[in-house]
Formats: sequence, structure tokens, C-alpha cells
Amino acid sequence: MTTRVITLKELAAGLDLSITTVSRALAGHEQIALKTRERVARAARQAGYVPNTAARTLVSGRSGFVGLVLPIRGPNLVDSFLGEFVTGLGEGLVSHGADLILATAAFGHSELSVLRHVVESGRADGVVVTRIAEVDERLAYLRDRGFPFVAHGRLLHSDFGYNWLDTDGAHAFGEAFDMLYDLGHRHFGLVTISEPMTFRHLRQDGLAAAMARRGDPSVRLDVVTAPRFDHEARVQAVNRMLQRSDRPTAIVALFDELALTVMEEAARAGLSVPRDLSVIGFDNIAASAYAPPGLTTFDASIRQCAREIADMLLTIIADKPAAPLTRLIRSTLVARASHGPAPKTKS
Amino acid sequence: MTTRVITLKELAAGLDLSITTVSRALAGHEQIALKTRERVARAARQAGYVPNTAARTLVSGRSGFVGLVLPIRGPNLVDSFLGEFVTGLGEGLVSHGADLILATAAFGHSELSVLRHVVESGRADGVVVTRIAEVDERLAYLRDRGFPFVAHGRLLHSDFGYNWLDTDGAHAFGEAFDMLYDLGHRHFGLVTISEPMTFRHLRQDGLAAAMARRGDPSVRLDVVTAPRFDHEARVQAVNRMLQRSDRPTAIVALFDELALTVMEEAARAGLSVPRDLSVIGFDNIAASAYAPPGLTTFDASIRQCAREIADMLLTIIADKPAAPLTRLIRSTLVARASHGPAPKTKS
DNA sequence: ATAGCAATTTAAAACGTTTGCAATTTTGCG
DNA sequence: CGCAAAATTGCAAACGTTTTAAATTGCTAT
Repeated sequence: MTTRVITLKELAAGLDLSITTVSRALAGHEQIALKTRERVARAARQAGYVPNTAARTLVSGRSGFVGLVLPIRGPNLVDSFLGEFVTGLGEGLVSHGADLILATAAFGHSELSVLRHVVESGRADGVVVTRIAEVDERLAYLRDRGFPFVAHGRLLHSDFGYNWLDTDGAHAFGEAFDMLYDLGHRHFGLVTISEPMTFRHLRQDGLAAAMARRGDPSVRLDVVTAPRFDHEARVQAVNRMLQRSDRPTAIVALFDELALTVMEEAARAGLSVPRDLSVIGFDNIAASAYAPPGLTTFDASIRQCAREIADMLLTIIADKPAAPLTRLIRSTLVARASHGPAPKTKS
Repeated sequence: MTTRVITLKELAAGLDLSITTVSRALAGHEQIALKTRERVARAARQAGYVPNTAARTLVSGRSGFVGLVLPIRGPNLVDSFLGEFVTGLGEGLVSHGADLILATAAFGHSELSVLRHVVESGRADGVVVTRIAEVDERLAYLRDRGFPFVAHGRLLHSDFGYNWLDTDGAHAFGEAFDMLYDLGHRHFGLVTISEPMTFRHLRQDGLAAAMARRGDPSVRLDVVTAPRFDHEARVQAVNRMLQRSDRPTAIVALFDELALTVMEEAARAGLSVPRDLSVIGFDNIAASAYAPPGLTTFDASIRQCAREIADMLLTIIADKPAAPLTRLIRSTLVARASHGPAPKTKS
């Protein structure tokens, strides 16, 4: 069979109209007679005409694509939100007729160079940048280029405005502290990561701020740091905290994967969660519901965020608003069974 | 700052060469003097020249993209492999300089129409089709169009050759049966889905075949069917099997999500896994490792499969092989703690 | 010096669309 | 019926690249 793809020229020839008229008719220009527009629309539908993206992009300068750079982090590491994030983006984009380009940065290769390629090849009209680092060359590049983008996450301090959407990790960690404090906990542990991502500060600062608000000198916070992608090292770091003679009664982990490690190691050490130890995470990944006794965490609603990011980006592309668009999203507590009253036995 | 993107014309002007020469030099044509090629390469690198994708696609007919249609299944449903699958595809594509286009099919909209749009707009040089249905109009369409594609999964019977890669579910389910039989189980349950996907047959047939090979008349198999995306109905279906006076001693679920439901409901019914009931799944999703007591399952290595699919598709696009490419991948047993010897107490 | 040939470079067309401007047709009105 | 204005349609350029076919340059041998 192998029917060939039809072009505007062929469609126009069949209708005895010029390419111009057909193009305008399909675009719905008022200047084309309604009768003609209908006739063209019918013929196009009947012929299954689909405009060629490359040609359209070339002349209009708009590709109808939004780009996302996907870094390969290692042979067995998959970004745990990727599916949700991509689904949300797709959902947000499709309602405006846009699609997503996923440009992969091979393992060990610079994410920035892939980003530049996406931007400068004209493949995309805008990009989404995730996982903001303390010093993030991607944002600087995009700003310099004046290219539309939305960041998922924030810089800590920035000398320029940019569009971002972030989950309010500071608020969540404050809420976690307050809840645990009210349950009688006074000795806290924080498991954080060594990678220079901004969210580790935002969350830790939120915890510290809530602590400061209480002004209770008996409150104590121990912090332990693990590299993000090294499971071995993570287990060691967690055990460094768990095996101490005076271990915290409540551990807050920067995100669920760390919290799950805490729960696993706690179980291995014969500790009962939440009787001996309360654990709270962040993100609400799927496994958190299953890991016994059920991890208390905060739902970051990645999909919904991604959807909003898509909306923001499309607005920016279309309207070029003067002021940056920013959204701070509250994450909601998912109270499962990994937190409880502080154990009595401690001094 | 906002430096503009440089074009071939500008690059050529700066070098005092024609566009043609510069284009050929960058493409590495032998006919261009080596000295010129080097000079051009240096200037291009220095100027940060990136060829415009649209222009290149328009004239060459190759976009350098591979398409994947992402169906939105519902407000809270995310394809659990999507992240892994997309990562694998990206990994496979990037090594050949290709990228991925994710075209979303909005909730309730036809996946086929999105696929047609991707194909006929010339956005992609080939597509990946997942989740093959018993009667799959997408494959028929792609065959008719003669468009390069690779299916993840297979048709049951097909009157035409096509490229596919599939995990050998039949083998895995046979292996599951054999293992359970050797542990003394004689009464089996299968939890399957009502949606018309081919893999449900392949897996069930694999189980049935292994059963037949034993030729043991005392073996019994009960099958229960649940709709794929309706959690409520799934729970009911599982309980229909669990609450029977003579329930199976071993339940095989079509995939992990179903198996996890089985384990949850078993726990709720006061059954101990694996003492009272063995459960085996398929896929090895992240949660399976955490759900107590740890789900025994088969690792489908989605990421690796996706990577091979990308390789296959790029080969097909480049070489147009006469015979279809097909790969059947063995999944490996991940023996956790949800299976064990058959309980003695039964008649 | 020059014909002949290889090595190197270039002009121009093409890909399929959008769009500024001009041309044509239709309509309204005296 | 004639003319201006409005409505409708079309011509041709442009987008940035690849590629065919042709032109130019440099070299070798006479």
C-alpha cells in the first residue's frame, strides 16, 4: 500500500486553489471566504493532510516542541519521577497542541552541551530545566540566550529573574518538625545529600527555621550526609546515625529514597518504626506506600507540577510576559505509620 | 546578551567560502580539501555553530527523531515503566545522535490519530509502539504506510512480518509454575486482566503449557480477571479468589501491581505469605522489593529492552533490512520471600 | 607556454510551508 | 451601467539546509 504523504501543493491543485489560499484557509484566516474555508477543510480532512513540521518550523520559527534534557546518571539509576514528570508535561503540552522532545545527555556527558544543542538547533521553542544546582550553568546560559524556560526548583540567591515552579520543601520540613515536636520528640536527625542541589538547603533551612521558632534549647539536631547515588555509602551514613548510643528519636530524610533506607536499616538493627524511631520522608514515591510500616511523607505531586510547568512555559512562549512567572506549591502531608510519639525511655 | 544563532550563510561569509563548501566540509566530505575541512571545523566550533534541525530535516527527509506516543490513561495513572522505558530509549538513541519525541494522546483521545500525526507530519523517522493489543490498528497502519517501527510486545497471530522485541513471558510463567510445583503446590491461581492486550495470553499460555508438560491430573488452576486500571474492581477480584473455602495455595499474577494487591489483601485476610500462600509477580517494579515480605517476581529489564529497541529501530531506519528484526528476551527470576512450600494442611 | 586532467569549490534548485503585498473578483451605490 | 470599495485570492520571497551539476583552480607533462 504505502500511500505517500500529501503536501499543500497537491491539496491546492486538487481544489484548484493556490497554496496560499489553502494555507490560509486551514489556518482559519477570516480573509478567506467561509465557503472556501469549509471546502478546504473538508478536502484536507478527507485527504488526511498533515502539515510538514519541518517546513512549518523553518518558516515560522516555531517548532511546537518543548525540550527536556534527560541525563543518564548510571547504568542502573533511573530518575524516580521521570515517568510522572513526563506524563504531567505531556498532559500540559497536549492541550495546547505542543509536544515534548527528550534529549538525552549520555552518561558522563555535559548536560549543558545537550541543552545548547536543543536550543540552538531550533528544535524547541522553550525548555524545562529540572534539579537546580547551587551554581547552575544551565540557567545562566538560558538567561544569556534569552531563551524561554521554566525551572523546576529554584536558585538560592539569584541576581536575575527567571521563571520557576517549586514545591515548598521548607514549609513541609517545618511542618514535619512541628508535628514531631508535638509528639514529644526533642532529638532529631536529618539525612541529607552531598550533591550541591539547592533543594537540600531549602528543606534543611525550613527545618532549622521551625526549630528556631520553638526556641526550645533542649531540641537537638544531628545531620548526616550521604552521596546521592551511591547506595553503599548511603547505608553507611544512615548507620552512622542509627548506631550511636544516643541516636535521634525522629529522623527526617531529604527524600523518600533516603527515608526508605533509614527504615530498612532500622529494621535490620532491630529498631521498631515508629515505636523506637519516627521516620519522615518527602516526595511520596510509590514504594513508600508499601515499605512497612508505611512511610509518612509529603506528596510533591510531581505530575501536577509538571503540568503547570508546561502551562507556564507555553504562556511564556506565546506572550513573553515582562515579569517572571513563579509558583510555590504546597506539598501535602501523607500521614502513614512511620511516625509516632517519642519513646519514653530516653533521659 | 542574547547572542543570535549563527547560520551556515554567516559562517560561510566569515570564512570567505560558499555555503556549499562549508556544508560539505562539516559533513566531512573527502572532496573538500583537508585543510579547508579543518579550517571550517575550527571556525564552526569557535562560533558555536549548530545546524538548524528544521532546514536539515526539510531537505534531507530525515529528522533524527524517533517517536513514542504516550497515552494519558487517567488523572492518577502513570505507566509504571515509563521512566525506565524512556531512559532506555534515550540511552539507545543518543549513541547514534538521535533523540526522542514524546507525543501525548490526551485522555480519551485516540492513540492512533496521534501516531498518524507523528508519522505524517514528518517529525520522526521511526516510532516505537508499546502495549500491543490483540487487534492492534497501530501496527496495521504502520505496515500500510511502510513506516519504520519496532513493537514492544507481539501480536498473537499475524499475517505480516514486523519488527518486535518482547520479554518471554511465556517462559517466565512456565518457570514460575515449575518452581511452585516442585515446592508441592497443586492448586494454582492466576490473576489476569480483562483488557485485550496480547501479553495476557502469552503469559497465561506459558503457564498452561508448563502445566500440561507435567501431565499431573491433580493440578488445578483457577483464573480470576480484573480490569487493569480500576483498583476497586481489582481488589474485589482478588478477594473473590482469596475468600473461597478452597483457595489456591499459590497465586501467580500477570504483573507486579496485581501481585502487590494480592499480598495486601492476603495480609488483610490474615493470611501469611508465603506460609499460607505463595505469590509471584512479573516485571520487578520498585515497590516489589519493599512490599513485605518481598515479592518474588521476574525482572523484565525494561530499560535494557528499550535500549535494544532503540538500536533495532535505528538499524531499520538506516539499513532497511529485508527481513523483520525480532528479539525475545528472557526475564530473570528475582527470588524474594513471597514464595515457599505448599502448606501441608490442605486435603 | 599550454593542453589535459584531477582536485577543489560554487551556483542554483529543492524541500514544504508561511506571509507581505499585489492582483483579481465581487459588491454596493449613484 | 460604471466606478470605487470591499472581499477574496494569488504571486513570490523567505526560512536554512543538502545536493546535483557545473565551474574554477592547480598541477603535470609535453
